[in-house]
Amino acid sequence: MGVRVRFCPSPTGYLHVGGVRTALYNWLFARHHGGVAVLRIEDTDTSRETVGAIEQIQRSLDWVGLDFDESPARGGPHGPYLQSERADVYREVAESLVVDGLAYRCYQSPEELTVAREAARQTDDPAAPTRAHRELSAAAVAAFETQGRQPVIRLKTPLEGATEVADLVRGDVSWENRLLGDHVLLRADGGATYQLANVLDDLHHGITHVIRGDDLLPSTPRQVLLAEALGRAYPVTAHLPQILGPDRKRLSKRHGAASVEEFRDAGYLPEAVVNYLALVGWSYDSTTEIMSVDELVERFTLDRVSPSPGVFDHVKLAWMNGVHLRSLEPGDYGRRLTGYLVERGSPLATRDLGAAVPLVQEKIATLGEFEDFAGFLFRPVVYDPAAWRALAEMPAAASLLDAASAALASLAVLDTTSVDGALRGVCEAAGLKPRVALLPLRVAITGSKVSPGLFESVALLGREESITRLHAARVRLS
RNA sequence: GCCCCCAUCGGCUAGUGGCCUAGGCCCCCGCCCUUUCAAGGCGGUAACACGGGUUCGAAUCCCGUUGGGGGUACCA
Repeated sequence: MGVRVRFCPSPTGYLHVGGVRTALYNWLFARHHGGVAVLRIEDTDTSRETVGAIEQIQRSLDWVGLDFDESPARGGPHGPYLQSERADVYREVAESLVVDGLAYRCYQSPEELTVAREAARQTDDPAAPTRAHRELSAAAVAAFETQGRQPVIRLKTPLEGATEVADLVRGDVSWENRLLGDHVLLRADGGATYQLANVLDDLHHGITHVIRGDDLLPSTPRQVLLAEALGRAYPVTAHLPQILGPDRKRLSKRHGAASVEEFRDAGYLPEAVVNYLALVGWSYDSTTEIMSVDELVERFTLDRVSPSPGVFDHVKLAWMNGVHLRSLEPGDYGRRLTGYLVERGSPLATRDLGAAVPLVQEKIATLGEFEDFAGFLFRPVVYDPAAWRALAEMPAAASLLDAASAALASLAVLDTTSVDGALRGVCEAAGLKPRVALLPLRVAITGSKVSPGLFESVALLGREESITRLHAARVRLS
């Protein structure tokens, strides 16, 4: 059978970059091997569920282009892909494990358990409290039942030996079984825990490789043992290193882990996000960094995944986004830009941006910078305070503005080349270097000290509008 | 407390015993180009956590220490 992997988020909120990275590695692995990628929603804990989370996760995945072959939305031959629809199966399996003597009912109240745990903490058998009801007499069971206690079902974890896992990223890892404790499979309310549902679904979905964050590494032996109790083999695992925040703490929603949608909204390209994320925890060789999705699919292998955690670097992502943006063919760039502005509800969305593309493509790192950077081409100038101050403080500003107006007015043909010549002439006549003399003109035309090329901008704005702006600045000056 | 994982420049990483006077990219700092800013080009600062082994030889293997992270739930 071919490779089958799954990405199984719980619907507790948006998908942050760490989640996307996990989804990406699963997807790349599946595509690389011509296998199948499954999206499964782990919603066994309804109390933690967030409204709309499933849709939001799907939307994020769609945006980055990770098309899972089987999912709640698409269906598939191994459905359902929503754990809430398999509740009966989980319960039946748990019951049958009890019948087979591999699991048992435990009547301890959460409070009793907490107290016992605290007491056992310092002993050499801290897991003992979980086994308190492992060998209950019939009389004791009857007594608890009479009290109306609702039992949970726990797995009988072996008391001796060790459970070993040959992880594709970590190598061999092993745990002493006696320290594992008897974990809960079925809650008192009859609902399955993650430990039960996750394993049953992986088996049900025919998963061959479990690729997930290494925060789940400690739960692996329990899952292996459960699979064994069911007479099945647990899939091969690959535990990915954590993505850390700038504080070197695990990236979590609690301390501002970015949702992928934030990157979309800020004007990042999905292929840049994918490219960057692929490189946090994986590398192709010592020099290759910029890669298309197809190249990633072709090159991705788990043996090149690093075991050590990495810090998410927004600055490098922005740089990489700029690289991808610059490599776009101008027509495509224009379409993406328009698409982005439409999405954002920008008033510029309806304008013809085509001519502005060459002026901005080399400059901005995210589409989100477009309005600030090139907005002056499409609407009245807004002077940046600092820029205006620089203009105002320049003694020659007034005469330069006048000279520039005159020079543009006298041009037979107004294009980038002729504007270049005319304005350089103005600088020369004033006896100033272009970099100095062009400043007030730039501020008058663009409103900023930072802008696309001045000559190109003037050519694009046209003679009338350019002269109007020069005049306006001149008037405002006096 | 106990269990597990991790450990190369500020960040992402290459490196699987000799090719390493440790390479690439981002950031930072110079210089060049130049109509500002970017982009681009050139150059630079900067790392094998520490201590023991193993070996002719260790960033690479082993042990310990330290540091960081995760787990220890009727969350996932």
